[in-house]
Amino acid sequence: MTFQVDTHRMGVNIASPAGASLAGLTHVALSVYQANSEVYGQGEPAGSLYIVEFGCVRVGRFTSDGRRYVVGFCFAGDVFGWESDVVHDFFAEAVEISGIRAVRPGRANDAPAKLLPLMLKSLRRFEQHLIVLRGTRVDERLAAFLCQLSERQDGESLVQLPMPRSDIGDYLGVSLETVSRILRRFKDRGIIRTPDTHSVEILDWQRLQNLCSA
Amino acid sequence: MTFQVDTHRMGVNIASPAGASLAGLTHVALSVYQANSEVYGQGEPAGSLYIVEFGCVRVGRFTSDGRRYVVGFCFAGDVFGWESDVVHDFFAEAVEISGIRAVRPGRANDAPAKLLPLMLKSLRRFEQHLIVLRGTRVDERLAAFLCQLSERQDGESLVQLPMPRSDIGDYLGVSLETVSRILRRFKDRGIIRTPDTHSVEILDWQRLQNLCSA
DNA sequence: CGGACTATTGAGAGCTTTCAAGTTGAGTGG
DNA sequence: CCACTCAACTTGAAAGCTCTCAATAGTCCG
Repeated sequence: MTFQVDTHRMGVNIASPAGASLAGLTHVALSVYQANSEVYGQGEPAGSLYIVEFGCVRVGRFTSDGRRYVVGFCFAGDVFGWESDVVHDFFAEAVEISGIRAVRPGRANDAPAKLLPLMLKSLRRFEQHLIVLRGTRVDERLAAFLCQLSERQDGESLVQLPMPRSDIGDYLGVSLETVSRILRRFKDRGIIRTPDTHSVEILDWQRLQNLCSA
Repeated sequence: MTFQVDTHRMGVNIASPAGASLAGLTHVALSVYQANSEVYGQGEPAGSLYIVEFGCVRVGRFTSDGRRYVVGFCFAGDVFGWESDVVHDFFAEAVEISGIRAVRPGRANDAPAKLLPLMLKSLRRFEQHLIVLRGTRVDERLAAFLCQLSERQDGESLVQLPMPRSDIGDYLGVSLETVSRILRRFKDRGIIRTPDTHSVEILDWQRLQNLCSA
């Protein structure tokens, strides 16, 4: 079986130290996940790290009352899986067809030295999420989300949104309807354009960043 | 980047107490900070870690439009100030009179190995804040905040709140007036009692945790 | 061409914010 | 010890947002 590699997206983070660092300390196995398939489930035993080769992964969690929230999206070059102890407190699912390498940290002495920068990168993602969620109004949150997404996609004005609105809502802490409404408001104000449901073109960086105010 | 490490719970695990980890890689100097004095400012050069001996520290940040947000509170045993950049993106201030040790990471080869578990702890702390902020309604956020604070204070029912309402509001992403109002609502429902402004006694754990639903 | 899923849009209800008083409490000087 | 002063906290009312529920449109498959 063969699969098509989306080299367009791989370019995004290929320059990051992720690949090089991991080479020194891992046994690697590449798997391809179909859209909406599970990488690991909430409650399953943990132990590996995962690095995204291409595609997009959502990491999230269900609350005791059944609501869902998404703590992050991972694109090519991003590492996930350390948000857990012995058991996964979170789930991870492919948003679209994605290639993911499972990584077992080796016993080598220099393993921590190689993991450290990767973890710092993950901390950065968490920090950015905090900044997004801290926005009082939803348009701030969505604006910050779009800016960060663009930043992670080489600063392109045409931002890919592979995930459904419900994922975005669960990431931003608002309802999916509100996500849709705010996007419309941005469109009406000429800040963005939506060629299709899963892409957003940023037309007015100035006003978008004014909304972020991070 | 700044984050906090919850070493409070590490005391349980004799195998890797925080003190020992830090002892291996630090030069230590104790300073006492008066209430509302600055440990470091946003924009200042970074380079040290700090461990709280006693008191309480708030770590936060100002947005470009002048609003403030608080990313965390540090109590005795917590570590903060671990900057990945050359410059502090955050500020740190003593909430009340506090004793703080400045820690310079050494050049030893095993430094990364000692820092790694601390970073993992910091990831956990970030997750907790995310969980708090993700709550849609404010009573969820405040309930989660009180539960986590109690957990960090040996599970006592009488929780100390050394920080002003404005700090809590900036941490939870709501106005200080709303913090006050929600506290009143909890009091009226018999969930908590407030012996004085800076302490809260949890009377009904069941209902408080139902509100969290994390 | 259906059928199922996702996205958009609308209307009323419920919450939170902002602005603006009051009230309490800690610290200071008489 | 008491009154004064300032800052923090509480409370109220109106305005603005977001949520929920519900209906309509759009899209991707078979």
